[in-house]
Amino acid sequence: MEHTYGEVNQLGGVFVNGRPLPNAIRLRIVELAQLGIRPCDISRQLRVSHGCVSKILARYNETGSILPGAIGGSKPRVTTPNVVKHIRDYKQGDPGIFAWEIRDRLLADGVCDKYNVPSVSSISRILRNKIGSLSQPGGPYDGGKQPTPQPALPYNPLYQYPYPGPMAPPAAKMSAHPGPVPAAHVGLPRSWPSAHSVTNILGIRTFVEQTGALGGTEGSAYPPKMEDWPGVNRTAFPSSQADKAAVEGDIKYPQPAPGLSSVGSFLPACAYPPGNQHGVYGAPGGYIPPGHPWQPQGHHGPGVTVHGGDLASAMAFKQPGREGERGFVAMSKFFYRAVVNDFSEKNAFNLLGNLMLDRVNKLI
DNA sequence: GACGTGACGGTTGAG
DNA sequence: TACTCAACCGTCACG
Repeated sequence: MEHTYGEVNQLGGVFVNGRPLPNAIRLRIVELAQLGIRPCDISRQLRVSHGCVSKILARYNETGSILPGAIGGSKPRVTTPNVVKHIRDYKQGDPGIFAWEIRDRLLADGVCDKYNVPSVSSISRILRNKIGSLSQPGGPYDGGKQPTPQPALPYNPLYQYPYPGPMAPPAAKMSAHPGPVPAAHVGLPRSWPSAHSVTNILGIRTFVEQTGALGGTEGSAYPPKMEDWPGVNRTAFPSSQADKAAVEGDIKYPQPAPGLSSVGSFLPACAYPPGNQHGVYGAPGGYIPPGHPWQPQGHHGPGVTVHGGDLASAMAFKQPGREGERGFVAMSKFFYRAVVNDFSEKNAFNLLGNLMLDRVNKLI
């Protein structure tokens, strides 16, 4: 159901019940907190409930991510056909094997890692329901006559493990364990530190690599619209659900007025098309409904004067061979697309863009 | 007054 | 296709 409305909280701020705050607001909360502003003041300034401010800051401190967790969906299966097959093999090789021994072997053999290894009880259930039939004619698979076939589980191998996903940081891709994210807490962002964390945004590099921009060529690395990015689809790209949730949150929430926060102030004025200057969240300037504030923002066409190609060229020209140059070139292209296509993470990219410009100025 | 926390009503998406 | 379920959300009220 598409939200074209919102509710007003006690502070006069507008929110959509059940939906996350826009990334820009989340980012602003963290920014203000890092500037030493008290949560109660942040709450009043942004007109977000203090409970929400507290929650976002707590999450940020815990995970390094400003993103909301993954909304909806189910946990990915850990008892994949491959795991079941191995369990069966272990059981066949040693009928007296204990479930906990199977679990250890799954880990030792690299079939699973500590994040997706089935629990002992799950293994016991598998042994009882699926593999116990091996020695008990009449079982569900073989009917006691044939070797146990693989069940035709509706299992999508792309959804095999929640992390590391394509959006995970490079470090996470090297290791199956991206960081101090609790194994069972699938609702937390799948990557840590998050690509959308302030630290990572400030670190810049990770995000570009995650998006594949480093290896991208102009016009071919990614579709022009974020919706067309393969990673945005949960089915094909499950680890990005948190990102998708945030994306959708931003789609449904109009972006805040540029005067609202330093998020806006990071951005060159030209980067905000007038049509995008919704005012929603109350700030010192107050709440200004821009027509219908809950109308989906949609996508804006060009009209942005930032030209990523120029930026990229300048950087590539000025700093050939310098470490990080490729990242900056690719990032500038990426940023250009982000702004031109006005996708939902724009405010994060506003910050990113200004940081880039700052870096460029230093390089020049 | 500031802040942490749980209840609540809501949304979401895989199964 | 409709439904269920379990994850998440932000607000509110309480201590």
